[in-house]
Amino acid sequence: MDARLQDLRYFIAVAEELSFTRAASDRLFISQPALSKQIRQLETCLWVTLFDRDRRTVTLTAAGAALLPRARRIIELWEQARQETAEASATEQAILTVGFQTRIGRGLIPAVTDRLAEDLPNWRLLFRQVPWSDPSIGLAKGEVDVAITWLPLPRDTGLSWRVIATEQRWVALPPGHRLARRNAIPFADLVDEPFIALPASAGPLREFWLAAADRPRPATVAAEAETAEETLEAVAAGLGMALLPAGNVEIYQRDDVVYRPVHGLSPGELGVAWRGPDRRDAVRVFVNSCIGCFCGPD
Amino acid sequence: MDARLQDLRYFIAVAEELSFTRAASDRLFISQPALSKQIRQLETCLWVTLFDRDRRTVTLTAAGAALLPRARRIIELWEQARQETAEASATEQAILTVGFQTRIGRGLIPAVTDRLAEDLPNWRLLFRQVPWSDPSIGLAKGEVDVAITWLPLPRDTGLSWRVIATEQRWVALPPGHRLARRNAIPFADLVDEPFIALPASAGPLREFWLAAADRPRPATVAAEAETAEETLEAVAAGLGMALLPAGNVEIYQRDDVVYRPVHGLSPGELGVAWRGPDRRDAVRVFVNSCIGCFCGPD
DNA sequence: GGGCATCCATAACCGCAGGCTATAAGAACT
DNA sequence: AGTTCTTATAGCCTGCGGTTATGGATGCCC
Repeated sequence: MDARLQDLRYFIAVAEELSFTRAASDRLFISQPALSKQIRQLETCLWVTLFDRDRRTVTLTAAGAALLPRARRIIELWEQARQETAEASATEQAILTVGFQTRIGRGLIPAVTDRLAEDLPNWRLLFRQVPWSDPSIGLAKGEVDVAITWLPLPRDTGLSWRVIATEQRWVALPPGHRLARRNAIPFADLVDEPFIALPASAGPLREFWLAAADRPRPATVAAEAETAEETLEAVAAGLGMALLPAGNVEIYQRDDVVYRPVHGLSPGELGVAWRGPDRRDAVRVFVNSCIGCFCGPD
Repeated sequence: MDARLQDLRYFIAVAEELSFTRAASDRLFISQPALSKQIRQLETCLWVTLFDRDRRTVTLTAAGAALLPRARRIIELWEQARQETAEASATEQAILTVGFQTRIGRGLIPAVTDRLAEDLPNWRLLFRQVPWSDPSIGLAKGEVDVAITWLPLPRDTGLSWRVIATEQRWVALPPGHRLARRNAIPFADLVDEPFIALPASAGPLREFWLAAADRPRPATVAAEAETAEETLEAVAAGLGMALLPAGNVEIYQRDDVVYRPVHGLSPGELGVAWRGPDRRDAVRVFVNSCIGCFCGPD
């Protein structure tokens, strides 16, 4: 059972005032019993108690403290959604949703934004992060219109793609690792090391970032991670190492992980993908912009 | 008037199926008229039409396309909030909300997270970005418990702080600018250039990043920006230049902006701030962790 | 072209949720 | 002990979110 957005506002008001009476009369302009009832209902809907009421004072429980910042964020996003929806309605602006998994960087976003401002003046880009567990990067479910992703994509899913950049693969190591003293590492020296892998649900990308094709025997998978941050956290903790594209080294710079180039591996290919049957102009222009960014002026 | 979260689910279902009948019977298990009525109500609540119904087919309007990804995000956050609230309730985990304005970087987050895992095992950190327009970084309104911010803070607002790092100020320029050929630039050479400023509502930080104290006459403000990305966008577009701390150069690397050190300016101070009267252990430990990260092992 | 199927809108109806007022009950302070 | 402040409970009513039944427009098929 879902709550109403209003209930979240009620909750926030009580959490900030730490008083049902004051929140009800001063901020929400409803009666105190009504507010008590709604909060109680929110609590039963979430199966937790949000406030400790000891007859005189009200305090947040751990659950309440956990919900508060998230409730604020949801309300904030809702306000934003209302506003931008009204705006889109007024200007008839269309939205192209771009999926990505790890941070893109490489100056791609501003460059593409600029190009699209010329070619598709009333389209706006909206970026949406998709977990590795969706190998179609949200394209299959229609959550995004186009996606920036590392190849390969799963086959026979009706997805089309073009390569927009090619980069050597590097490896992420904990700073104390013996191999971290080397400037560059042949992949042969890594085949017996434990690796942090993408989840199995990530499809062919899991094999690619384990470099399964270049191994004499299956990789030792020390842990699986759902996000890039999780992966690096695991690397920093010394659980294992992980491959990543050269361009991400700069993006994910941190002082508890070091990065070294690996040779003897085929490079990684960054691509732009879309649903094959989707022949909209905006999609075509977006794809061409992505390609032009790297194959053009450089 | 607020919608219910359920209405957003209804909207998403119709937007994905592009059919009221199918969405109602196959996915939502309600009657089609009920669904039509709810969508209509959502439309009147937002003052826009979300779907074009031409008697036979249903298509998204521009407003609908704008709302769709945002509605998905809100639902996603809600699911997450439910889950993490339940989790916090089960483990009695407490939450310390950390406010920030620009990206923090510098390895601070993982380092502090590690230290807190030892000293406060059942506290978790939650990060929350706050716009420049709030000079108290959300502390005043209670939106955050502690904040990582550049100094100075506004005076007489009951905020306490400690310095955790000191960095030279650099300047961001468009790559074609005549000063971009220099390796380092005396601030005296910049006083007559147009600058991108923080909004007036940002309080004393606006003056600090304009280096108002080091100018013989008031700065020329070419534009105001609400976020770091907006600032760099304006710099890339050639509207003006902007100062930033040395450590942010790496974080905000992009190929349409170049960064150069500036000499003749006092350095910027990165601080950790909290509400003076807030004497909770967790706050004290967090503050000490931040300080220790830079003044400790390095 | 007429009949049929499909799909959305409208109408009429019903039960419960969300609001109200009035009041009870516990805690702290005088 | 009495006063005051605060939350909880009880009972009531309106309106909203659901239902079924039906109408009207469009496309398809024979």
